[in-house]
This record gives sequence, structure tokens and C-alpha cells, in this order.
Amino acid sequence: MSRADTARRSSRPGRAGIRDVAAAAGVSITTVSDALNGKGRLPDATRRHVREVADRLGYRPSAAARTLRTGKSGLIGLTVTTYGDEPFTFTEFAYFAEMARAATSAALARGYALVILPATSRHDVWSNVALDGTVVIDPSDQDPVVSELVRQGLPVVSDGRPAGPLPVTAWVDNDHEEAVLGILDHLADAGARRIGLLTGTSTDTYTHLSTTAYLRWCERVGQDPVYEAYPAHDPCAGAVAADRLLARPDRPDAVYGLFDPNGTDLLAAARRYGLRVPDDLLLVCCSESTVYANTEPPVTTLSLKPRRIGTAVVQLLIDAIEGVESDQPVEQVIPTELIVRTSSERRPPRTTVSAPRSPEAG
Amino acid sequence: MSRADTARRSSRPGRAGIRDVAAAAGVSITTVSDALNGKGRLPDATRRHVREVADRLGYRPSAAARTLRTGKSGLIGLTVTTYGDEPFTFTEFAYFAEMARAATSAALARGYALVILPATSRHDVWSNVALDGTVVIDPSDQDPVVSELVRQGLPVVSDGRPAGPLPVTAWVDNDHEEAVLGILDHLADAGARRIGLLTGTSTDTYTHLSTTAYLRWCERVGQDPVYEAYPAHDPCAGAVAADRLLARPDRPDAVYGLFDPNGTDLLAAARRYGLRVPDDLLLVCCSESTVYANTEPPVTTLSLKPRRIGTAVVQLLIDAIEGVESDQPVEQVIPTELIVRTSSERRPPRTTVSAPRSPEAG
DNA sequence: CTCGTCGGCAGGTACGTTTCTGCATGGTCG
DNA sequence: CGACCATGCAGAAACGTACCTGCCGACGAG
Repeated sequence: MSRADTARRSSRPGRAGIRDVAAAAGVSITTVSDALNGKGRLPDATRRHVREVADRLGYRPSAAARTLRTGKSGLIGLTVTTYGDEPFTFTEFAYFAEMARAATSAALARGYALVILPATSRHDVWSNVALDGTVVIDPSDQDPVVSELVRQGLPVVSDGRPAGPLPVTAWVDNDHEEAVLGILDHLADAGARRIGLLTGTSTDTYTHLSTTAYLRWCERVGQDPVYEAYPAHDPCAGAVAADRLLARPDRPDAVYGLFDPNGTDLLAAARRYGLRVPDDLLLVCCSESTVYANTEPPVTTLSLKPRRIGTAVVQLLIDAIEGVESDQPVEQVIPTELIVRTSSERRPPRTTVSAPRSPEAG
Repeated sequence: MSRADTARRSSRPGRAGIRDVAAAAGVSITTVSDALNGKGRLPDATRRHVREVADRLGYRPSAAARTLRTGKSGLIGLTVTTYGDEPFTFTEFAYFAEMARAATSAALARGYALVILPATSRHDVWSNVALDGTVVIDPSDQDPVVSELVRQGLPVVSDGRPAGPLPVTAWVDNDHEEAVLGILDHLADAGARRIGLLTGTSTDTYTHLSTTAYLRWCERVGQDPVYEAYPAHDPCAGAVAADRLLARPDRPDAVYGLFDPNGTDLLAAARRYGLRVPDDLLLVCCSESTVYANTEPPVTTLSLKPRRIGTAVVQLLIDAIEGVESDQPVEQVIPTELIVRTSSERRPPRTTVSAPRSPEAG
């Protein structure tokens, strides 16, 4: 005998619940759940029957109820740094897009979906979504969001090694020092006498480590550092900084730019000053963009391999969520790749070695 | 007197629940709920007291339970088209990034978060997340995902007008015909005699409408259409198609490229054939990338205003979710913007007008 | 003095699952 | 032939919240 509320529920024109399936299939709720989830001890006939009835009714289990019951939502947070109201950073644009793409792909392959969340602690949004874990991009030290997440016992994996004593579950990063040193050596090999740096004013680890490596290299080879720093999130400031760098009295004859748009900015600035690339100015910048393959001239770029990073970050996070004892270390260093193009290519040896360029002569 | 299960629950080392707050504050669960949600009839003293206790215990309401109870999750799906395993499209890269950025921002401002989901119907993922609604980018006609969502009664807003009789709640799009006609007129004004098109082989609305508009324009002005189509998701195929277009016996003296990378590809191809831009070849492409401001020469681009589209799509969707009777139409057309740069600029008038270029002579 | 009303709160139910426990039934084995 | 076990399934207790309903006291009006 059906009770009143059962009857009322069946008459709901909305979506079919597990109860409706059970009633239609003439079995209990338990049997339906077991049949659909492949659990319990059921003969194949019952399983098939239940599945068929569920299909016929268009039954979709309620994600909210499942999450409430199991404690797992299948959702992974992806924090995006914000400047003002705008999410994402301008400077890491191609990087972020590629990284997010790989992360999305890796997450989906393991049955998880990514939720885009602001790095700023907007409580109302963060607490409104049930997360199984979070991917954090370039966390600042003492990041309040990360602390809160860790306090809740959620696994947190960061892209970029944590700055301070941030207790993340795992992290993935490049070896930025090695990368910068490699580029500087590469430029020196190509004939650079004075290498400049286009860097940022922000305090994130990437900027900091790269700049420090540059300064150390300068000290080692006995070159005066010559660099310009600008707020990397401002797309216009990059062009201005590139111009400033080439306008200096101690103008460098090679430049490494830490951020994606620096290549085109430096090319434009070089044109303004009548400098030929690579003859008068060697150029390398850190970018994931393919446009540098077709610029005039093509620009040598350093790739941080965001695809591999995005994949690794998600794998580590899901491993932690599911309690898989990964034999991978919880700190993964992804190698970078220097894509050498014309802008930094060693000039063909001439009959006479050209005299060291005087910056004032440029 | 505390019952056994209450005691057991209180001993849970995990997160504090609403019960714990109620017990600690010496009030009932109802009072806690009302106090925190600003409902019910409570004196301010009680409200403050409850809030303070909740803060002290670090109470965070369970998103899953709230969702289950209220039926609202605060989550919006964002479908990304996939080619093979990879989410996002290559061709719409900057467009998608900008659009997603604006959408994320708009959603967060209204207390919603975006969930990235694949356009392919991966049932296991889709049904594992409780969505309040979905943003669909460029749905194909009879899109199974959209149909399923609509069947569930969820609002769906699409970026790009739906191709077939797809029953979306609302859509936002540009007027692609008008945009293409405007560009062709612009090129003709700049002196183009034979305008070529670089288009795609896929069947999405954008490609279709743009190509059709081109063909109609050709018919109107009596020009033989000259175009190359390539699979837009393949980044290499674009360079090849650009090359083919300029290698044709009936080589165009102006080209419009429908996709983002076409500008650099066409510039590179023009260099290979010794064509000067804009003197021998006028160039426009549809792109959101800022690199075209600094190429040699700078390239005229058509912007589809993805920021405005992303914002509009999300506003419409949330309005539908919350049942707001928007006075905006459910079909919004966002104007495009032609950013004119050197690559399509009318050559300065010479003493004698140059003779109409014979394509074979190029 | 009584009755209605309103403020201030507590009890309890429902949201839709998963899963623990337990009850039959039928077969096997000592 | 009885004990036992595996099989096939049902009942019911959670998960944590929101909100409907209702109780109690106080106060003003009649």
C-alpha cells in the first residue's frame, strides 16, 4: 500500500528519482542503487532489468544527494589569480590557457570536472561549492585561501613551488634558475656581450627566482646587471618597459623577457631604434605562443611545458583525493624547453670578428 | 540530555556542522540556520551571538547539503568543444580565453562559479555535477548535450545562435554576415580588386554564415570567389592553406582570414612569395590577439568582442536561473569592431592611379 | 478577565542518495 | 534430516541543511 507522500512524490512531474525507478521495476531502492552502481550481489537479469527501467524513465541520480552521502563531489577547484575584478592574468595568458586545457583534459579522463574559482577569498563562492581538492596557481606565501582549504583537510596541489611555509599536499614546478642560466649561456654563446632582462615587479616565485638567477649569473661572469621591471599584469606597461630597456645608455645587445608579450614588444622597440634582430640584438622570451614561429624574425622562446604541468598537477591531486599512494614524488620538477629560432641564432662567423659593440654606438 | 548519536557526532574531529553550532550557542538548529541566512524573526542579539559562535567553531555550511535541500548549486556549466581528447579549440583560442574570462568574472560577481565540461556527452562527468544552468559555445544542431539539459529543465544559453531548432533559453551572437560584408567593403575601399577568403571546413554557424556572406558579396559585386578551406582545429593546416591561397593562379590581392592564426600565417606566406603588405596584399583577420598590433606590418583585425559576449551570456543565464524577468531580449546581438591597422590601409594616393593589378602578374 | 496576536524560538520532516544490517530461501554437506 | 552458508533482496539509518509548523509567553484590546 502506497503511503500518501509516496503517491505525491510519484506525481512529481520533475525528474524521476531512485524511488520511482524502484517502484517501476518492482524492486527496492537498495536493489536499484546496487544494480546501477555495480555493487551488491545481484543476478545479471535483475541488473539488466533495473538498468533498462532506469533508462526508460530517464533517471539521472542527483549529484547533490550523492555528494552529500559519499562526501565526494568529483569537483576540483582551479584558482585563477585576479587583478582587480578580472580573473586570469594577462601575462600568463597562453601559459594559463594551455595549462588549464591540459588540467581539464586530465581531470575529465579521471571523471572529475574543474571549477574556476578566484584566488581572492570570496567566501560566498568558495563555501557554496563542494570541492574534493584544489589546484592553486602560483600561490603567494601565507595565501589565505590555501590555508583555509588545508584547514578543512582538503588536498591542495600548487603549480609553482610554494613561497613560504605553505603546507600544500604537493607541487609541480620548473627549475626556473636552471632555465634562466641556460638561456643566458645560450645568448652568451651566440655572441652577446651585455645581456639585459625584462622582468616583473610582482613578488611571485617565478619572477623572483628568475630575477635572482639572472643577478647571480651577472655576478659570476662579471657583467653589470641591466634590467627593467614592470607590473606584468599591465599589457601596456610591457611595451613601455621594453622601450626603456633599449633606450638606456648601457643598452644591452641581448635581452631575455620573462613574460609572453615581451617578444613582440621588444621586436617593436628594436624596430623603433633601428636595431636589427639578431644582428644588433639577440632576443629570447618566455612564451607558449606559436606566433613567435612566424614573426619577423622568428623569436627564440622558452617553453615551461604547461601541458605537462597541468597534467601532473591534476594527477597528483586526484591521487591524493583518492588516497592512491603515488610512487611519484610529491614535488615534481618539469624540464623546460628552449625553442631556438632566428632571433638568438649565432651569426655566421665572418672573416673578421666584429668588434665588441659599444652600446652608445647603437 | 544529549543522545548517543549527538555525542558521537560532536566527537567527530572533522568539520563542525550546524548541529555543533546550535549546541555550542545553546539554541536550536533552526535558529542557527535563520541567524546565518538572515531569515526568520530573531532579535539582533541572538543573531550576533550565533554568528560569533559559528565563526569561533570555523563553521562552513555543507554545500552539498544546501544544494540538496534548496535545489540550487550555484554552479554553471561551460561547455568547451573538444577535438579528440583535447578540450578547447585551437582556433578560437584567444577568443575562448577572453570569453571565458569575462564569463567567469560575471558569474563570480553574482555568486556563481563556472564548471568546465566537455561538449561531448561524457555521461559520468555531466551527471556527477549539479548544475543550475549551462553556457554552450557554438552548439551544433541537434546537440545531444543541449537536448539532454533542456529535457532536464535546465536553462541553457548559447554563445552563437543555435543552428537547428535547438530550444535554448537564450543566445548571444555577433552579426557575422554584416561583419564580413563590412570587411569586404573596407578592403574594396582600400583598393582590393580580388578578395580571397581563408575559411574552415567545419560546419559551425560562424564558419557557415561568414562563408555564405562572402559568397553573396562576391556575387553582388561580380567577383569570382577565391577561397581555401581547412580544418580550423589543426594549427598546421592553416599555414598550408594560407600558402595555397597565395599560390593560386588567380591570386587575390586582399585576403580575409576567419581564424585567429591566419594573420601571421598569411604574413609568412606573403613573405615567401615576396608580396609586400599592404602594397601587394591587403590583409584582415578575425582575432582577439594583441600581437597583431606589433607585427610587421600591424594587421587589421576584426574583434568579436568576446568580453561582452561572455558577460551577456552569463547575465542571461543567471537571470533565467533566478527567474528574473529580464527586459533584455533573449536574443542579443553584440556589435563587432574592426580595428584598422596598416595591413589594410588605403595606399596614399599617387600621382597616377596604379593600373588594376593582374593576378597573374603578381 | 479573556482573547487574539505577535515575537522568539524548537521539533521534525524532507531533499535523494548510499550502505549497513538483516531476513528469507534454497541448496549442500555431514 | 538438521545445520549452515551463499544468494537475492528489503528496511532503515544516516549525510547536513532549510523551512514548515507549532508551542509558549507577553502584551494590548475589548
